[in-house]
Amino acid sequence: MTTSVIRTASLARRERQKAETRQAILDAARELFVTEGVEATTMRAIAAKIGYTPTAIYHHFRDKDALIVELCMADFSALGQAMYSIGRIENPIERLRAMGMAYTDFALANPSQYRFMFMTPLNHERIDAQGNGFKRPDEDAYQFLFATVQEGIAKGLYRPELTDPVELAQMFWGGIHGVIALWYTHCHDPHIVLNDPRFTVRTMCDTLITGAVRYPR
Amino acid sequence: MTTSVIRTASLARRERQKAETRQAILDAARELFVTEGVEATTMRAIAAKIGYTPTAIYHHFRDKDALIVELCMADFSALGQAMYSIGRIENPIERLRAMGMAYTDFALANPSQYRFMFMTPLNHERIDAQGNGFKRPDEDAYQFLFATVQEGIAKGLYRPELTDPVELAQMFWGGIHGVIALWYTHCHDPHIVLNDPRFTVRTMCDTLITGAVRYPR
DNA sequence: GAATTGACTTGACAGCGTTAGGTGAATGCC
DNA sequence: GGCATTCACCTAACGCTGTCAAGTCAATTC
Repeated sequence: MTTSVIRTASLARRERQKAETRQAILDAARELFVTEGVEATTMRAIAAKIGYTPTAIYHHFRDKDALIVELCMADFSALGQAMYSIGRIENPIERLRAMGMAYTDFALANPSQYRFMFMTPLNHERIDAQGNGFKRPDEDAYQFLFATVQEGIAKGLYRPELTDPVELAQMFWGGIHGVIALWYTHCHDPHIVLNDPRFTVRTMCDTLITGAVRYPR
Repeated sequence: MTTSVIRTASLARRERQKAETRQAILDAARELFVTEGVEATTMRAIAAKIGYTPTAIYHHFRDKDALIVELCMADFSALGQAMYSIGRIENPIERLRAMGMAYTDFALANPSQYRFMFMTPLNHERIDAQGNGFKRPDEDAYQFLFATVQEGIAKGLYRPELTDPVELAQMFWGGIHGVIALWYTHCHDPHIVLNDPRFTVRTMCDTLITGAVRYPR
């Protein structure tokens, strides 16, 4: 009895310590990824930041990609949360508009994460290669968008020629993503002046909706 | 007289040979960048492909970034050419639509180049850091877009609230770029099904124009 | 015919992600 | 209480990368 209590208690403590180290690695990696960039961050730098040797990280993560993917999955969940947090707006057109702005707020509030999530080539292959289950949290956000578009079609809110929810969803997502992506690639470009992406996304949403709905205004 | 002829002739041959080697490096690098990816291509691989040692490349290019930038600048010129090649369409709205499709054709015909030009973070900083003059050829394509949008505003073709050419240009560019960028990041994603980006860009152009012009239809 | 140029090579450097094998304290078991 | 085991972490190294100082050697110059 007593021994088993001690056993489980000490076992729990050991696992808690291991989890703490694991979390310390994740925290250090996150900060370095944000400040230095993902590619520029070395395993040695992450380890040094928390007072371990580089090889210690390999006891908690298979390789650097696994570390990246773990952080990225958390970001996709956060984006899904941000999407859901706008609540249930009855009109699917207005819900779409709110989703666009919530997506933009997330993208601009988490630059490093957003760039890594949607602007890093081969990123999704990397995630799938790690085989972290079959369901990815970013599907949630996409399904939310898709369902909203589909509902609008079903209710006859869009122009009659716009019948494909895949195309509409890709258009809305792409439109907003493109404005944000251009901002991130060109905001420090002295040759091309860009407006605040928040304003441009607002105009994008308004223009797309005006152009896509059956009865504008 | 004769000596100076010989001198200039041999000097010319030497320079021609050097230029040939330089071009061989560029060709080998281009092919490897396209097939293997920019990051995965090593200086050693480029050198081996043309039968030189890696250090030979450093006699023609300051470093790997300079090699990348040289190829990238050529791609920006090609994009500018593709834009100009659509010719002078009188109606600035229809010219905008044609530019969108020409841009998309270029982006889909040159995947590796496009991804490197507009989807690689820090790419423009890299170009400017190399200090290849002050004028970049990609400004041409942007100026072409900007002028077309500005002309439409001046002619009163857009809705009265759309008065900022910077915002309109960024919206059109971003909208098309976003569809292409999503295609490139997700076309091999088994979880999210996307349509042919050419169709989606067409819908994007139509919807944006319908939503932005003063008198739709 | 000696001196000079310059395209290219040799051999190395520091740093990267990663791994085989070892250490030593905490734990399990008699 | 004492031996065996576990395992989080370390030491030392591997092969790889971009890059460079110094050397080679044929073509050119004077």
